[in-house]
Amino acid sequence: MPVSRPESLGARVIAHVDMDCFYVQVEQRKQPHLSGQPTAVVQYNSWKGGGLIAVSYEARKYGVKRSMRGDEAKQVCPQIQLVKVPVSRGKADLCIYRNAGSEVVSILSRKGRCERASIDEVYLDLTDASEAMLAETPPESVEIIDEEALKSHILGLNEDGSNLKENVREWLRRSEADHRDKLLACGALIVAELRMQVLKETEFTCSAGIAHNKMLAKLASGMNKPAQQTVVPFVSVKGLLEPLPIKKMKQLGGKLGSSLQIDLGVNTVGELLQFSEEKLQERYGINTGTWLWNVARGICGEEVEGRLLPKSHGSGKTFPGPRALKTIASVEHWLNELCEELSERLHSDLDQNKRIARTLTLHARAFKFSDTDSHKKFPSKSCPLRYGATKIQEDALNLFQAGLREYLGSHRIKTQGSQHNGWGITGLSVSASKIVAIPSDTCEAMQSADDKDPNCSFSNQAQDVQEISALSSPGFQSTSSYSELHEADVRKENLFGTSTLGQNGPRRDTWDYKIDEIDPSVVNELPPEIQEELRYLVRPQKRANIPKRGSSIAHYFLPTKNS
DNA sequence: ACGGGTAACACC
DNA sequence: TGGTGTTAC
Repeated sequence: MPVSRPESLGARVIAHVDMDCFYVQVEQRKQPHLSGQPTAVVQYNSWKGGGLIAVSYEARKYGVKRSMRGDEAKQVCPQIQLVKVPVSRGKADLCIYRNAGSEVVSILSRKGRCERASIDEVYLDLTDASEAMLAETPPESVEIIDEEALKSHILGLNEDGSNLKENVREWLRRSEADHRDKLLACGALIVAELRMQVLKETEFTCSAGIAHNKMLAKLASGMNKPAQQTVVPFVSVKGLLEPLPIKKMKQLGGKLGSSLQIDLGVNTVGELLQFSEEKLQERYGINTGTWLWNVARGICGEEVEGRLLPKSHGSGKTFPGPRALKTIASVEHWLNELCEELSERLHSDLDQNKRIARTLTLHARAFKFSDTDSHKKFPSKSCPLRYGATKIQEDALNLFQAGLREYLGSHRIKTQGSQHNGWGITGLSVSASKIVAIPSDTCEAMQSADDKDPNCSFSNQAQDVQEISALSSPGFQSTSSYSELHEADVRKENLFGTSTLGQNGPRRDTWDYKIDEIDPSVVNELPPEIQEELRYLVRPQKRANIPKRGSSIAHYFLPTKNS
């Protein structure tokens, strides 16, 4: 049977939950006398008071900012409490924050699909829970609405009136509302409840955004902090994005955003609307171009992944300027420390989550003061990962040496008559990736295996790393501007970037097929407003090998057979 | 060349 | 692939 409008079929309810100055909260829970005080978490206290990595909201009032020095913070806020990040093996150890993050994830994952986006952020897909609530106990039928939910900010709702809570209550409960709004209202109630549970069970506060997709939810979660939540009704999207500085959008805070400003003269998301998809693709490539076109319209088909654990583990340290490592022995020492930490975390992951990592990668930053190419990057190297701290240390050192040979090229090694090598290492890190679940019955055998056990089945994954040769990779020019960097890419993509559609498609106001069967080229022919609504609302369809960003609108649909 | 230490991801 | 660059917190 034909439907006259798509209704809200396909509308999702997505939340982004963001912990407030998370590291500070973790420290305040540990030392309650710090609660309510201007506080910051700082690492490496020795030099200029260390670098701030988290700042409490009390301290922000004084103008204290992340990435200030401890000393600077003291200047603008003399009474600030500076708490040091724990140090072990001579480096910052973030494990207490990771563990605290896990506590939060385990609570936030109760009501729907949950994606750990970082140590202190998650996305939730609350569509099913919201639909269920709407069917069983819709807000309009509920007498008492959570105090927390009543404190929601509803974008587009008159926030200047005197009776804020009553307005919100009315918005949450109104029965004449658009179906999409009702879903978001349910989402807001669920998120308020979740946030209260987080507070009760962990003592941590968080902020959240509730919207129809990840992009908007993320944007909203940052709009009212700390300890508040913000809802983005469908009709408010345009008004929200139009005046929004382009740099505020996730992914546009860096070079791409600058390129939009400088090369296209676009300063707000609204100004981006003037550029056709083709034009954006021409300049930024087919994927990024389409993604930008969608960003301008608040369209984002990205799914919430359903992943509670990190995809990789890493341990690293910088050795700035004068502290650069100049001998293999010192590099070996620090690699051993880093690998020990990594190994410990891998064993915890195995223990707690029954997962193993398959790839070990070494990254380094280096300088050399010989002659020309002193800007060359130290190449990353990877190899199969063998479990056991000493094995990882051994492999990491081999990877480093392979990288160093390549970095130095077939040049001479020493500056003559000098005590140094001609090179220095300013950063080292090791990481473990390609993490996969293992069958539970193979776990126990593994857990008892250790370094010394040559028969440990997990210890022999690697081929002989000595054989890693310095084949690979063409040097890379250093980057200054975004367009420069991607010039080659863009040209190539243009060869394939033929964009869609002829002129005379069907144009109609009713459809007699289901939304997820619509052919993308048909959508392109519909009236513009309807197009946007459709694209916005339709649930993304799963397909393999699609870049996260989505290379074309077609990816949000399943193509139909005959078209 | 102190914005640290980690992460995820796009692209070749 | 593995390796490099970008972005974010």
